[in-house]
Amino acid sequence: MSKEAQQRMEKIVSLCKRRGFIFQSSEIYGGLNGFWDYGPMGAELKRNLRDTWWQTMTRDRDDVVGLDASIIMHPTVWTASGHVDTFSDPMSTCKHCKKLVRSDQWWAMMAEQNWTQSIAELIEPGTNRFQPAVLLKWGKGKGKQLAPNLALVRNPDVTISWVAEEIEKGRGPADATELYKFLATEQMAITGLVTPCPHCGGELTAPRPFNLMFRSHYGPVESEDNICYLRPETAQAIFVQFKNVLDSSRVKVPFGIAQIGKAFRNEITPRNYTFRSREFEQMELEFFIRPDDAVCLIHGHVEKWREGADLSAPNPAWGWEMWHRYWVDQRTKYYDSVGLGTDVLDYHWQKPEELAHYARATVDILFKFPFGTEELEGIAARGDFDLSQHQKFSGKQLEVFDEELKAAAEKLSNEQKKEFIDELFEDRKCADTTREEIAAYADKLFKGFYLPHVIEPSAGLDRMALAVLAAAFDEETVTDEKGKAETRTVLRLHPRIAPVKCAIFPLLKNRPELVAKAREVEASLRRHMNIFYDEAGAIGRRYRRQDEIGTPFCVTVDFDTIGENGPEKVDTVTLRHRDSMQQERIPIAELRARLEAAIF
RNA sequence: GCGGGCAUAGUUUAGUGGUAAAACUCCAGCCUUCCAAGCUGGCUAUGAGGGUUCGAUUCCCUCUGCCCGCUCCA
Repeated sequence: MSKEAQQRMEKIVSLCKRRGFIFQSSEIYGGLNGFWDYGPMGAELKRNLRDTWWQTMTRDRDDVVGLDASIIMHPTVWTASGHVDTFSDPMSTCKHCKKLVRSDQWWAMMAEQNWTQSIAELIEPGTNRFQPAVLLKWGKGKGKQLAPNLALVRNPDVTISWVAEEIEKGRGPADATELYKFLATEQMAITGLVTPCPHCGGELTAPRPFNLMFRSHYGPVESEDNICYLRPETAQAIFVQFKNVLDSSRVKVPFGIAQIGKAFRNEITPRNYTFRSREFEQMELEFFIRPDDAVCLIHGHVEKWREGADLSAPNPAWGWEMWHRYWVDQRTKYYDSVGLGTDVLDYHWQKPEELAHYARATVDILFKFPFGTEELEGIAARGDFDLSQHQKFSGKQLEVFDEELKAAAEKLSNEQKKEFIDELFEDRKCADTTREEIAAYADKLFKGFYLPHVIEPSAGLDRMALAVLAAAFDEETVTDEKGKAETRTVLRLHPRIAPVKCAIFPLLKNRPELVAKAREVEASLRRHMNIFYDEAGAIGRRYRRQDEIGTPFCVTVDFDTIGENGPEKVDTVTLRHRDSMQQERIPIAELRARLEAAIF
């Protein structure tokens, strides 16, 4: 992070605390790493963001419904989803270079290292046999650069002699993996062979479990039988309740289920302010679509993505690629509507090797934070992975019945059906699937049944709140009439999401007529939007205070309002705009409509 | 979890082995006819715990938190 970026970040953090956006959790007790609280302004901001997401994703559409599931679910949910396995990776630390190594990736990392490849060249191909003198020479020469902390390098003679001794006694390395462990061990100790650090050859500690899920127990007695987890993502509840929603909501594929809620992860390193927290809020949509094979049966073809394709409205013939692109487009429009335009966003199309095991394609929408360009939302095409896992683990049928599909299939001759199966088999040849499996799957399709595939736009609410704050933060130099320059700090938040929509001031507080009129204006607006009344200090100071919390409008009641300067201006007020600091005079009667037009 | 740096008021910064200083902010009052004006008064700090000492904010240890790097990020 550059120095300027760091200073900018510090100013944002400071403003957030000073003005009541974000506080450290449990601050008076010294704080708690990875947890944050939202103050009065932050609570409003977050609520506004949450509301705009919900409005856009569910209420504005007729094909998405909502869900609000419990945070703690049946523990098997997390076995089915794969979280129990992937969230508890054992890790080792190198005693010499202090780097962390995931145990399950150790061998893969080893294979990529220069020093292991260099040793491999000295071994008789296909065996573990080697000339001790050759390795000795390597340890005293080349190895010094490549693996400085390997036993073979630090103490070549001793290491080689005991390894040779072991081999003589028939207790030598059984395979390549073990060979490297032998070469990393100076003397056989009670603890056994040393596992070398892939980076430097040094000694790795024994693997220690890393539990990335928060664990608890349901019921008052703690035992192995009632372990449960705080959900690490909200998505799984949607899959788990998929059938109930389908049966109770009269929705038909394609349709989506949206959910906003807290999720918990024991992050190894919570960093960058609220960006990576251990407790955070997600806004997720699971949008269920027909598998491409079903689309093909119904429409005779599948519309695939091509550059410049029309994404404005869903088309029944769309395949998953089109739906994926469609949601990327929808989400981009949403971000723009809350003030995050493509100038501050970035996109990362994950490469095949980066994809999670369940994903066919993933796009990350990133925001240019001061501390780096980081992920706000991931939009994954997940296939039917989750539903099929839950179907398998729960033993419950989660397939949907599609009337249109059945009708389309009924029109096919047996010959056409066989052709369809042949084509499927041809397509999946590399996918390790037997012809019987393909035929069974096709048979279900012909009867109108399938597991829907899913497109998952998954956004982080806290990250988004931080992003809009970072994007809105601005300092500008303003010069007063006397020529004195000073810095104006202003949050240029989109009016839709600003915590306070409008502040109401009497020009002076020691004139009861002004105060009374301002209170009247306040009362007329309070029911319709979040407003703030202030009469303390000079008017300019009050404006600047509102600038700092991003209030888009200020209304001032002055002597014109109460008729002191003639009848034509009675009941008009000044409306002051945050970004331009321009003022205009408008009748109180028009105030509400003017504000609402800008805010909603 | 590892390594390095840091910790004094809301913020930014002084300072000391012997009563902790200032500016801005904030609050109250006065004043004030539109952009952080002025005057008066006020609140608020040595991150927590232990040790050395007659006495520790200062020296030592432990913990916590923050920043940077490693690592992780479905």
